[in-house]
Amino acid sequence: MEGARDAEALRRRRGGGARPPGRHHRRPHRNRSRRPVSPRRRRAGRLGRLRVPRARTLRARGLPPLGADSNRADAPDPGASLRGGPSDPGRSALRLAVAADRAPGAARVAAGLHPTVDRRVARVRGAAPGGHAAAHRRHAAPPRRLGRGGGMSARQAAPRLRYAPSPTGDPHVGNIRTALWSWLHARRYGGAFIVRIEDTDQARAVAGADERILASLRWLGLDWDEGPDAGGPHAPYVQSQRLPLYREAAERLIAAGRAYRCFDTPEQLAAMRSEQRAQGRPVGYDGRCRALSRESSDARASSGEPCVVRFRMPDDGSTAFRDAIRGDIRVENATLDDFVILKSDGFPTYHLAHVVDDHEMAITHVTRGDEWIPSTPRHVRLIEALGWTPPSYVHTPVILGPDGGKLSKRHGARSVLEYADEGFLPDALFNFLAITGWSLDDHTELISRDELIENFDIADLVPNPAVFDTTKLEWMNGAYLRTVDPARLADLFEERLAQDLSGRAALPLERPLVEATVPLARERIKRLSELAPLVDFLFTGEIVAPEPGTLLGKPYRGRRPEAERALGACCSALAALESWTSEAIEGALRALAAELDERAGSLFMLCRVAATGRPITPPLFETLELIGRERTLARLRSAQETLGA
RNA sequence: GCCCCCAUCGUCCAGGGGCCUAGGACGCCACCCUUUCAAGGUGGAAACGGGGGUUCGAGUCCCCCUGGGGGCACCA
Repeated sequence: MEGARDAEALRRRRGGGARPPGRHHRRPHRNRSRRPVSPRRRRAGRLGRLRVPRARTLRARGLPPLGADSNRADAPDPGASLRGGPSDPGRSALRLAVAADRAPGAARVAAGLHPTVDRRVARVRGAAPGGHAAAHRRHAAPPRRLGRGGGMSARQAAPRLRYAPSPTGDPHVGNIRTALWSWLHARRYGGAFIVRIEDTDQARAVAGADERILASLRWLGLDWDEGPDAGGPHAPYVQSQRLPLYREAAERLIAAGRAYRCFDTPEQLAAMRSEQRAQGRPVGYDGRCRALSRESSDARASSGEPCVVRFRMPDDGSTAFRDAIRGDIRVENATLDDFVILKSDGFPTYHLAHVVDDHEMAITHVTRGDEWIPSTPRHVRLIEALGWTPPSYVHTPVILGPDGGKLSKRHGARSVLEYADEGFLPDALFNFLAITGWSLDDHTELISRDELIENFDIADLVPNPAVFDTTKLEWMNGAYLRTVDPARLADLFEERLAQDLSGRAALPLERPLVEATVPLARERIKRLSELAPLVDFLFTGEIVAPEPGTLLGKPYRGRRPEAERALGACCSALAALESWTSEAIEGALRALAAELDERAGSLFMLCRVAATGRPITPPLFETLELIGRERTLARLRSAQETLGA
């Protein structure tokens, strides 16, 4: 994979080998010799407490997490069937401790607050002969593909993760980051990555959006095993083509008394809400249609009266679920109202549709933005009522704009396709997205896809939201640009230049010239879009003649005649050159500067502006060589005339 | 209003109670290199939000506060 090569090359370039000492990859040795050991410290230490192992450690050993079944007050453990494998959170142990305060007994034990648990921890720790070092995930990483090595828990089936966008526009970077992480996790464990289009909102659907979603995925190099175009065992992968499934589920729930029809009009509901708000009461459906008899409900429905179907939430108790990166989360059922699962147009809501599809498609890890956390208890309850088993939940943190608010157009960057247009490389964006919210260790920034696949686990994501740091992305893109294979880079340059220079340069571009610009330009741009403004004068016939003021610049300000003469001398010297190479040009110009008793830099700048039209360019001599003798002389003479006029 | 989530340099990450005098990266500043601009090199400034606990010892565990974000649709 190209990305792998690039990152490796990058690393070498920065001065490292296999265990590279490059700037971004090695932590400098800290000088510890000066550290005084306080008496206090000496006294302390040695007997650290037994720790509750974290997910990474347990996972690395193929062990199930602690406290798996600990905090369900009144319902079967939602995540039970899918836990015990790689996705399981160690942070849950921490979270359990929180729960321990509210829930008695079991939770307290699971939280590691009970001696028996400490012993269990001790046993777990003792089980690894290597101790700390072996426990470190970098050394104990399970084999990448389950099928081959089997070092991972054999009980764990291959994971199936999905990206389920709704076709309302181009995928946002935050959104695609979740897809990317899901893809990475699936690839790491030899599972499947699935794409499913969630188009149950007819009003918000945007024509062509699904194709752009797939294009975004492709551009980033995220391939899918099953999807709307690829098909698969659970086809179709478009929700609007799966309506009977949802309807059937809704009817089953009605028949079982777990859901009911609701005939309230939107106006009635709005009135109810505003009244609730006015009275300072919790806002939510009050369940007034619960009381409808089955007979009248059926009759009204078959008479064609519009209605929705609502799920009947339990009135009391609480619902808990485990989030793979946050641990266990519990919500009082009283704070959740009876929500709509089937709309009056016959389409399901997200709640019903995703629950049905994720079950039917055997999704093991439900990955989605963390704005879904508050409604996850509804999903758990819905799944339970349907008689199914909940998946693992992974709520990914959001991406914020520089001001800490939602990322929007206002901040410049938004959709994946726009980044492509701006000249970012897919590998760079991929790398950047992958490590905002996750890290390999305390010093690796540049990391290839393959390395990511070998080390990524979705449960290791950080729980906190991240500000999208465009500046760092640009740095990273520049770093990638500087290391991609020159021939490949020439392809990228040619494509981009042809696009940006269309109408200004003859197409196709001269390939040798494009190739020659690669070493000159690659260290000077961060994005492909900066290329044309930097080197357009190499490809266009004419340049805009610089103003005298620009031409003179600082060195020749107020010395217009001298500048004019210098330019003339340059022309003669360059015209006399035997060979038109950067070395010969440099020799001639340096000699001329000495002869004219000018600072070399001053003369160079004069030539630079005269030949290119601008004060910032790639190195002068190489640039003149590429411009060619004829065009160089012509431009120099024209500049000379400008000054003489 | 009710509920949920989050909290280490400006920003992104390290940090599994003593190896923390809190590490890396981007950005910033200085210097070096230098024909401009970059790239590169060296060095520097820069953080545990506050208060209580637990502990011999807390950035790390618990609680409260504060701050930020999100949810409470026939949207996802």
